[in-house]
Amino acid sequence: MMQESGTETKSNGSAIQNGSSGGNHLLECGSLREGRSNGEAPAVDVGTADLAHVQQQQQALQVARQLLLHQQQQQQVSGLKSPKRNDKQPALQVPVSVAMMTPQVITPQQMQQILQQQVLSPQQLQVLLQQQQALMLQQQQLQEFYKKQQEQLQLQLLQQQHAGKQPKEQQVATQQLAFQQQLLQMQQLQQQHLLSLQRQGLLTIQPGQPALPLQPLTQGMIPTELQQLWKEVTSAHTTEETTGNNHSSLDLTTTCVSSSAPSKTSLIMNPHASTNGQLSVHTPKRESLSHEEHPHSHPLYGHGVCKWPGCEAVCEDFQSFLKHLNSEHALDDRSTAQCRVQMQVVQQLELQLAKDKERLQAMMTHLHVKSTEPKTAPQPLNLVSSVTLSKSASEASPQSLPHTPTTPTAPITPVTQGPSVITTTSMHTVGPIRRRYSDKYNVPISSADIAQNQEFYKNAEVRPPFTYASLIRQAILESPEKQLTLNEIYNWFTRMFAYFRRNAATWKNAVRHNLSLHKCFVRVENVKGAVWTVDEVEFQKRRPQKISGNPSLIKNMQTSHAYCTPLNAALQASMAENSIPLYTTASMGNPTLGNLASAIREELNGAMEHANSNESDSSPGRSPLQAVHPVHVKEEPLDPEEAEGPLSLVTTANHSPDFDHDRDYEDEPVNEDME
DNA sequence: CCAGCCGTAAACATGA
DNA sequence: ATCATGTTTACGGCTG
Repeated sequence: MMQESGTETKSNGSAIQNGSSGGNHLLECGSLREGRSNGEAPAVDVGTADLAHVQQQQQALQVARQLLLHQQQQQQVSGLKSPKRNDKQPALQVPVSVAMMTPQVITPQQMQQILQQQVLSPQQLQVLLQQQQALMLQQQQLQEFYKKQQEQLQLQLLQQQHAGKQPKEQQVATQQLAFQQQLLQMQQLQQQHLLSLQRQGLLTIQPGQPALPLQPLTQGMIPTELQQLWKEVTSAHTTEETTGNNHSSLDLTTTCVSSSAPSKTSLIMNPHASTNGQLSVHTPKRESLSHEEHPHSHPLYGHGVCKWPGCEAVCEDFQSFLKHLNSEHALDDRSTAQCRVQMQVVQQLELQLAKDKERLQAMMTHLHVKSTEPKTAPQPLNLVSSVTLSKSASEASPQSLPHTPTTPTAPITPVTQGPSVITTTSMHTVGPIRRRYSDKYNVPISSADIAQNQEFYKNAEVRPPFTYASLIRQAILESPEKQLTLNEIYNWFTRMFAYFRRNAATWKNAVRHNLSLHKCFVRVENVKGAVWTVDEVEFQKRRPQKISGNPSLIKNMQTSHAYCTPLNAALQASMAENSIPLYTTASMGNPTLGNLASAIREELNGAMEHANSNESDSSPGRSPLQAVHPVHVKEEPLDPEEAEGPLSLVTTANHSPDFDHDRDYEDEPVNEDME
């Protein structure tokens, strides 16, 4: 091609230019680089706690992965890890108890920064997003539960009222105890919820989302009020014990309730209650007397252990727990203080959460609006079916969520398989991963990840961890004709990645640069102008370099060089030999990991092809994968090319239209263009 | 430390 | 003259 000979030409002209441009370059590099300053946050000032938080997530990911690996491989994994990025994780692991008490909060900005830095892999992010959705559900459940609690509370009080004959002292005591427990329960629930939210580091509020129980609960629990509450509770307690004064307990209730009442309240004082301290819950179901017994589940009790912060005393049964609760966590200064602390923590978290929610909402709104902005109508490659992809991805996510909320890696449950397989497959052809952001051996991000996070990349301005070359190739291969004009490539970029909706000059230049630079991109003159195609052979040629560090692997491949041989075995062996544990695991059945395996295999094929560069098997545009493919368990095609013909649908499915105009086609199942 | 890859910037050429 | 498209060179960062 031109490039080959072009290198020597134009040396004189550029020599001069370079003299000056070089100088400029130095200056500008030193000062500011727009692309970076936007995308990759400056020296992130995320607090240690934040980091720890993120790293906890990462750790969970790692742990989950490792669980799936052979021991030997585990060791290799850690050995392979880039010491820079990952080695701090263990040290920063935060014990849950600490995490609970530490108001660690990540602001949306920080989150974005983290995202930009690829501290979290897209996969992890996806999982996080999914978890948020699960949390939504959880919130609703909490709300329900909260209502129930209130009903029960009311019920108890009513019962006491009716049984007004019992000695006042006893009545008051019971009432107070009940109240205490309710309070604790609510508090604990709230806290748990918040913590879980907070641990996610993210919280999305969907437009339609109701304003959740959080508010009523929280707003009634301002530290000062709490203090007051406890004061009164304590005094009531004492008074009651000594004098049996009914009114103190009334005051207590009143205080508690009224403190929360002014703000939004689901709880208010029932006027009639003044005589006996009855609580009235202003909920629709207020009047309904459900006779549900208090379940033996207590927020402070679980798995035979007292969950009072810092306690963890073992209680064999619920009764003993109650005993323990009343004896060890009675109304004393200590408990009060602990409770106060807890409340403050919760309150802080809530405040922060509210803020972050708002920001996040604004961000999302902003992005969405942006996305709807008319873009230069790109020639619809095979966008039609893309819808399918996005849809499936979003549908699948909630389901997978509950399964492994904290283990990003494992999230791959068969459930998600259906749709995501398609998605995954297609994108997964993206190929090389930008090592800069994620070492594939460390944090394997495959196209599968992209596919799964397609929506994410479309809407979040996060730089995709793929090289320009890979992306360009992907764009071209996704097109029906396997060829695109430069402008169409641009459009693909902007369509698929929010990140590329900014700094157009920069990345467009990079695209052009890559097109020209890499032999794998072939310019074909056309009637209308010129289009770009991919020379797959060339593309594969350059890939082996990535695994060049694994000579044994290549060797292994050469040895087993019949592609059709049980590749699984060969792969696994070689992988084991070359510290690529994930692939092995992947090929063993984990769907998601399977995708990774595919990605890897693709790379391996590249390597193989490189090693046996003149092998007859490899015809242009067709990687050895084809041969390999059948051998592999029900794995999706690695390459789009493989998907040609009947499989083209699969490939196509991947293209998701994104945010804009393309949406209209969303319901179209497939793209008939493909043939 | 070195080589290679990658991204970025920029100069320049060419054609519409 | 302007813009889109291509080509080429240079340089810094990262990784193995």
